[in-house]
This record gives sequence, structure tokens and C-alpha cells, in this order.
Amino acid sequence: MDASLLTITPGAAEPIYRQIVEQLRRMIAGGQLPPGELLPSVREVAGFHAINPMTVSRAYSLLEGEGLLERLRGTGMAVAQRARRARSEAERMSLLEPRLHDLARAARELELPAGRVLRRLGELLEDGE
Amino acid sequence: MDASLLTITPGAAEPIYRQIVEQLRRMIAGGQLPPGELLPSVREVAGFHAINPMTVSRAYSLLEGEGLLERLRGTGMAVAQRARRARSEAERMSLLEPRLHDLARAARELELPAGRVLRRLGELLEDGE
DNA sequence: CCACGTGTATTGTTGTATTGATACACATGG
DNA sequence: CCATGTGTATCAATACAACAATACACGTGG
Repeated sequence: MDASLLTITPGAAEPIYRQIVEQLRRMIAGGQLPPGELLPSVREVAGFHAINPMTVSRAYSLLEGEGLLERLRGTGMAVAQRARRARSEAERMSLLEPRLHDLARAARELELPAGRVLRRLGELLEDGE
Repeated sequence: MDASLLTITPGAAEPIYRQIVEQLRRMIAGGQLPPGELLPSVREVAGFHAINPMTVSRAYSLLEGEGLLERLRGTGMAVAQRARRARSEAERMSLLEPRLHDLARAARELELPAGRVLRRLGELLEDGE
């Protein structure tokens, strides 16, 4: 995997390390990062995005704690073999649930018709592919 | 409006004052809080939710700065009259856009089929009403 | 008139989160 | 064998959020 595949926004409200964590978590769960895949080194990511190596390391460590990454000493970090599990559609869906709830609540408070929200989301989901 | 209508989660990642700000902003844009509506006093909200009065005051001040609330001296805060504008469906929709983009991106990284996401969101939107 | 209820300014303290700078231990691989 | 590249432990700096305790300015309403 290449460092350029990560999207990092230093100025955002969401902390950098968490941007990395959640992005990688989803890409692993989704299968874009298969088990065994080697991740870019902390210094590589840090250099490319002009951030601190420790910030990247922190993200990697958290994912290692979750069992999603493996430390290959002297080589780097790789997607763990046992990370292949937890890949049923239902399980991936559960990672999206909190965001869905927040969205539904916001839409309700805005008194927006369900149809309109669904239609717009449909468009955005198409655009990506 | 009653203090119990606000949903506040002290332990959440999102700071309390911003939870209040965004919630009120949406309820005003959505029309649940019509112009002239009197808000609960800072001490009332603070007491009910066991938080600091200054935290509530901070949220109110920010909304006053946006022109959404009006200070009625000696009485409290009320939804501003001129807040009625900016209420077209398109405008309310725009408040939801960032969240929609995030969701679409997450769904893509999770490799979830659009249909499934849309169906689930549909359910959640129904439940609310 | 004046007690009471508004919001707010002020000051200080506490806890936490985030990021950064530096130095270190370790395995690889020519 | 040792230069090079891994990740990371440690400490510090900074910023932010929230709380606490006052005191204040102001209008309402009995």
C-alpha cells in the first residue's frame, strides 16, 4: 500500500491519528487491504503528509491492539492474517451504524423528508464508484 | 421550550457546548423552534443536565453571534425573528451535506452495497416519526 | 421600589487530548 | 558485521473543554 492512498486533513476537527485509524479499519474490513498487505512506514506516511511520525505510530499501535495489524519487526506493519474474519456484510454494516443514527437524527431535526435524504445519498453512493 | 428536550451526553467526544449549538441550530432550521420561542434559562438547562451554566451560556452566545438567537434582557434567550429565513428545503439540505459525504465515503471504503445502506437509513428515518 | 431572574464577564483550576522532539531497541540484508 | 530501516517509549508543549465561584448589569413584575 502507498502512503498517498491515505486522505489526511491536519486542520480538521477529527484528530489525525483517528482519521488514519478509521480509514484503515474500514479499508481492512472492506477488503481493499488484504491480510499480509504491508503498510507504508510511519516515516513514509509522516513525510508524505507532513505530520509527525509518532502520530502515525499511535494510529498503527491502536490497530495492532485491535488485532487488525501485525508488527513485523525490522520490516514494518502488515494487515493481520486473522483480520480476515469480521467481514460479513452485517458486521461491516455495524461499523456504519453510529454514523447512520447521527444522520437520521440530524435529518429529523431538520424536518427533511426521508425521500429527499435517501435520494441524495443514493447519488453520492453512485458517484464514488 | 423545555430543558428536557435537549439531548446531552457529557462523556461524548463532541464537546457539550457544541452538542447544544448544533442541536438547537437544526431545530431552529427545521422549524421545531419557531421565531419568538423562549429557550430554557442557562441555569435551568445546567441544573437539569448537571453541567456548568457557563457551558450553556457559551452555546447561547455562539448562536446569538450567528443571529439565530436574540437576547431579551431580563427575560432570557429567544429564537430570533429573522431566523425564519434560510429555511428552504435546499438550504436545510445543505446543512446535511457534509455528513452525507462522510457517510458515503465510509460506505465505499467498507464496500457496502448502496441498496443495503439506503434501506437501513430508510428504516431509521421512519422510526423517528 | 426592589427582590428576583435573566445572561455574562472574570479568574483560576483541573483534566484531557493532541502533537511534537528526541533517543532508543531491534531486525534486516548487503 | 553494521549501516539502514523498522516501530516506539518517554518527556514536553500546547490547546481545549469544563468546572467552580464570584460579581456584575439589566429588565421584569409583584
